[in-house]
Amino acid sequence: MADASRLTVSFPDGRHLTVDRGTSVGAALAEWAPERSASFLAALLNGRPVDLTTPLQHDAALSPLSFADRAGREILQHSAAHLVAKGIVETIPGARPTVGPPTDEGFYYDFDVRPLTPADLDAVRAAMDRAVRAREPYVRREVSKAEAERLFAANPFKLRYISEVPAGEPVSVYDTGAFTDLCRGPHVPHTGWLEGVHILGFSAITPEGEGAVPLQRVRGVGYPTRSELDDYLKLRAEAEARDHRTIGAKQELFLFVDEAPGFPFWLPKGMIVVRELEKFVQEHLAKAGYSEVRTPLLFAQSVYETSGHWEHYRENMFLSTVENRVFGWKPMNCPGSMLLFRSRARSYRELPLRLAEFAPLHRLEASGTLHGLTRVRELVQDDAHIFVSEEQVAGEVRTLLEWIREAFLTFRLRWSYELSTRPAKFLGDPAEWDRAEATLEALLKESKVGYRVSPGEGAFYGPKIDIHVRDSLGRPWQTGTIQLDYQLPLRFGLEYQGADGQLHTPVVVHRTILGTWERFLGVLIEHCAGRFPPWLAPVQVRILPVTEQHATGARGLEEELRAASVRTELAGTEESLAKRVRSAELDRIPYVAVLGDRELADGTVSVRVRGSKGNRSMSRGEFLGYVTDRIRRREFDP
RNA sequence: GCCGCGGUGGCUCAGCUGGUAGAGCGGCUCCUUGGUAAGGAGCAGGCCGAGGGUUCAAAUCCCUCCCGCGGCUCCA
Repeated sequence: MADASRLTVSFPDGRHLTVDRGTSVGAALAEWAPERSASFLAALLNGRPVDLTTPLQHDAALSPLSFADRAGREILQHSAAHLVAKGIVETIPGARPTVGPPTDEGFYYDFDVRPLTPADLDAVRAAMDRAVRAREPYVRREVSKAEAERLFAANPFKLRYISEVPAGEPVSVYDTGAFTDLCRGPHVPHTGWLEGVHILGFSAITPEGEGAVPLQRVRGVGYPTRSELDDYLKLRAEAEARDHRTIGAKQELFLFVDEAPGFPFWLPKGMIVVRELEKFVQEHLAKAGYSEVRTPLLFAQSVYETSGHWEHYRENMFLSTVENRVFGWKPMNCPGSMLLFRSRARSYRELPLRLAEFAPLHRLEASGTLHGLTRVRELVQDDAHIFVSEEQVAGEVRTLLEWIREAFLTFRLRWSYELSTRPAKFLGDPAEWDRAEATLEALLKESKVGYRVSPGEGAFYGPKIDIHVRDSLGRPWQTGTIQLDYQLPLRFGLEYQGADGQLHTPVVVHRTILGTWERFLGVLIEHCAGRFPPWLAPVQVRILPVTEQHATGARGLEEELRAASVRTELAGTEESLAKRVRSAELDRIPYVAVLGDRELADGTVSVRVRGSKGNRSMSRGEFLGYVTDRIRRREFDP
């Protein structure tokens, strides 16, 4: 018997409830799951996100959203953005809100307003706190377009969004106290949900489009409670403490000076790590059939005209004029490899010809983009160019994807794949691009890895698969890359003689695995907080004689370790043992060997492993075997 | 490159409503020879990013430049 004043609501667990028409979503959910309903901040009504205050008019499927759900989290972030907008509008006369979406980390809101100052933010925070304490409801109103245009007459940005709402659809606005914002919604029920909202900072942004005025972006994060925010802030502070720029300076790995912005100095300890990374890659090259070459650092302009760099990359190149000729510092190794390949007749028997090159590259990166080791102007890639026949492309790329996996697993890094397709500025034939893109995508599918497609982000000469890793603050950085290139071989007129006696044009695969020593190390330092795996550690063992009387015995151990190519340091005895143990830990030394009366008497060492409290006694031979084995196997932990 | 914010001993930072520099860590010296995350004392070290300006007087206020930081844009 259907009762027009009642309707049926179904829930995710399969249960049904009959409620009065007009019952709010929140009330229905509370009836369904009273013990959990306090965590519900919005809901999905027939799959569509809605406010808890939404009245039910028809039979419906309802499922709750809480902060633990991605969609729920985004709703809270978006409500937090509104709260910031409210604070800005209340404290800065004439400020005009534009958009305030959630992001991966939190949210931002862009304003058309005079440049902000830290003092502005203090005032905004105070206004936000007041609103949170007042627990002001988010009240949805649906208004006509005309009404919306009247409400936002002073805000050209909102007027534009209103004009973009399809005809016939209602325009919704949300009132929070005296503040009204144009918004699709939904929102958390009231501002009391936002006690864990925190403004991270502000900056100017340049919106796209000509004549666009710079806007001020306020970024923040939101949590339902203060304590969850505190947990986040604690994690963030720990992440900041892993900043490779700080650790690199403290550990004396690298150095930057004002007179060479973006050009790193490798200090002795950093150089050790770079060389170890290089060895790691070299070992693979030897097994995988590569030859290493070195081509010039500078080429005359004409080479770059041939390669296309002059047209597509010149603004990123350092140029030098010598004897009235313009020379460009190479930003990539490819032109040199092309010239090398072309230098004599080539046979199909030589393919795949794998030429590796670890040469310094120079790129004129815009000053505002430089960032420690992760964005520099002089860099060395673990680069190679692989000349293949068309049929060999897939096999090579497949092998490379396997090697990338193996390499990144060694460092326990988390990485992701991105397929970048034809950009606006490109060389060659679109059909060829499509084919190359399809090849790469098929290989990604085949290797069963997740990947993202970035339309238009390919290199000007071909599509690519990029590998991204994130720094401690979650910012993504591109490291490895696999790029298919059908263009440079044509432009340089490369040919090889096939089995059929005809001349063919090879395809070139440009690829790096770790990317560049600079960026890779920057990310790796943050990943391990400077606690390098033993095989990379600049100092692998530090020997601490208990007193000066044990120094001679300690020197004997030092010699044994050094003879086994273990990087070893012998500490002095000026400081207390406890102090020296502490220093070794702070210096991130993987193994500390303490030698005193006991050890010298029975030929043992007292070994302390980085990151663990206690110490254990080993014979010298055991210790030597243990350390060299961990190093040889490139174990991640000591 | 764009916008904002910064730049003080090797490092981290205080001083910055103008009166001409401080701390901790680190370094050096001396005492202590200590058994697994800081033993004690003393000393040295800065033309306060650079250049102009305002002022009797500038680390402090103003301007320009350089470098850095956070975003934006762009890329390994």
